Amino acid sequence: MGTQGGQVWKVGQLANSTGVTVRTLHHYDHLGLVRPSARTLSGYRLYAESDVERLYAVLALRQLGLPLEAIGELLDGSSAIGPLLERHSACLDRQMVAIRNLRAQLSSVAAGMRGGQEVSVTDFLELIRKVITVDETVKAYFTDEQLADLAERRAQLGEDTIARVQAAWPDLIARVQSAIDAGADPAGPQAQGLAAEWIGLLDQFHGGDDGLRDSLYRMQADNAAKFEVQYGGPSPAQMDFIKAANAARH
Amino acid sequence: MGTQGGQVWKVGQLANSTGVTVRTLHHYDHLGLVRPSARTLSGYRLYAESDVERLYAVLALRQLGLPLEAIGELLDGSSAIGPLLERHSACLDRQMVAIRNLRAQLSSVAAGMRGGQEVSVTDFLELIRKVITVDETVKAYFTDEQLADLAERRAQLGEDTIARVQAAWPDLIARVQSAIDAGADPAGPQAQGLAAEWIGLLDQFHGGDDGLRDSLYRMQADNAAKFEVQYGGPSPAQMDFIKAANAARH
DNA sequence: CTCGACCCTGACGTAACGTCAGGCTTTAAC
DNA sequence: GTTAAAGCCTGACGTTACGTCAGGGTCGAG
Repeated sequence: MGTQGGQVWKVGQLANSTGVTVRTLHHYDHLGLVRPSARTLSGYRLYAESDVERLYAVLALRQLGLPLEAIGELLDGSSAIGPLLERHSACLDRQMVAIRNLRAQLSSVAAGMRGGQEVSVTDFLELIRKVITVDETVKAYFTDEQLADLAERRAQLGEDTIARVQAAWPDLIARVQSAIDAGADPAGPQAQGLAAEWIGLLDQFHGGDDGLRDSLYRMQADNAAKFEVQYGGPSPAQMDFIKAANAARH
Repeated sequence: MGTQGGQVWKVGQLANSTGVTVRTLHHYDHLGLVRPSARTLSGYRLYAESDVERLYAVLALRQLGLPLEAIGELLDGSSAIGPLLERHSACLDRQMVAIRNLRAQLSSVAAGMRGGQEVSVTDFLELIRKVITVDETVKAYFTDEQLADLAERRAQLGEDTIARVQAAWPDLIARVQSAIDAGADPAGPQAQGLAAEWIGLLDQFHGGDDGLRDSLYRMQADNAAKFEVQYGGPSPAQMDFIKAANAARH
């Protein structure tokens, strides 16, 4: 013997020692990604050391989430590394944004369902439509960057905090209305307390970012009637009351 | 005439007015998700109003990223809303984590490539392996929760900041070594400045979280030799110098 | 010689459609 | 009335990275 020597592995051995399945090795062979450099007479795949190295390279690149085709191009040198990574990063970023938005919508829907555990399908659909139309309205008033900031802030605050803030609005609005009905003075302590709460809740939303705050005001101004009827948003009278309270403070 | 009245739509019309493709309607018909309640003699699909409503419901649910099968079960009442949403939320969360981790690994790899625009494939693979083994080492020392915190912090800091911090370490370590070589006094002003920088960089990592800091110390202590040789991490002598400088300050 | 472990190829399934291919129907123009 | 364009039909393949059989050879041990 001594023709060539060198250790070789059969599929099962290689699969075991690398943690992948036999099927995966078949698959990579089929794609031409990792081909055994020899076969036995009966057709068994025989992987040499160079093949194993190539397999490890493929697995490392796969770890980064690269598509197998791109991995093949990389290893064959028919594709540059830098641009590929850049494209992949951009792709991942887009996926992140998409998933985060989905997650935010889901949270909104879930927030609207607190209470009755059993919601009818009809109500549920209505709720989803509301969430979607709100989403679209919001998209029209905020830039992509602002939306990304908002999504990040939401992720940071956590679902619970957001649910609490959302639940706090109707309560606060109701109390503002009571104050108005009772003829409270915008400069008085009750109104000042309400205005402070109001600003606090708003701050949870925009986090001190003036751009966000302005966009929110524009959206609210343009859609006041719709928001009031459909989502229990503040009425113009309530907005005026808060504005007057803020003005009185300065 | 006058048999039943009621408006009906052909596929193309419905597709146009809802923004989906004809193929999608075919697909939903095939799945039994939205079936036209009538057909012409020649086989054309005729969608009645109820069908259109069902289609809108499907599209709304699809917006949430639910799989079509789940949508069908929801609309048929054979599946409850709450648990479904919860499962879907959890699924999205898992995806987020996975993508964020991928993205972090990619950033690490990209950070290791700054400079030479053209990196050889071999070097590149070596780099990826490094990143992966670091990743696995880290995973062994931090809890899942801590890892999630770290990922979030990284996302917040932004790629540039992280790259700057990573680039700052070797520089700082080199200067610490110079100070040691020069026989600097750990209590002296030069050493105090270096220690302050050191703590500042560390703080960029753990953000004041003691749990994170402790885990990091444990990892560094256990793997000091490996880190030093492979990634230019601080040597025990350098760590001691910084420790002495900190001790001198108190 | 046989049995169990291991190997082979080939093919279907996955999610949600996109994209032909080949052929019938309806509609609008001429 | 005819004809061409537009619209509709069904059926089937392709996409991603394999999982999961099915049917059938091969190899080593007893």
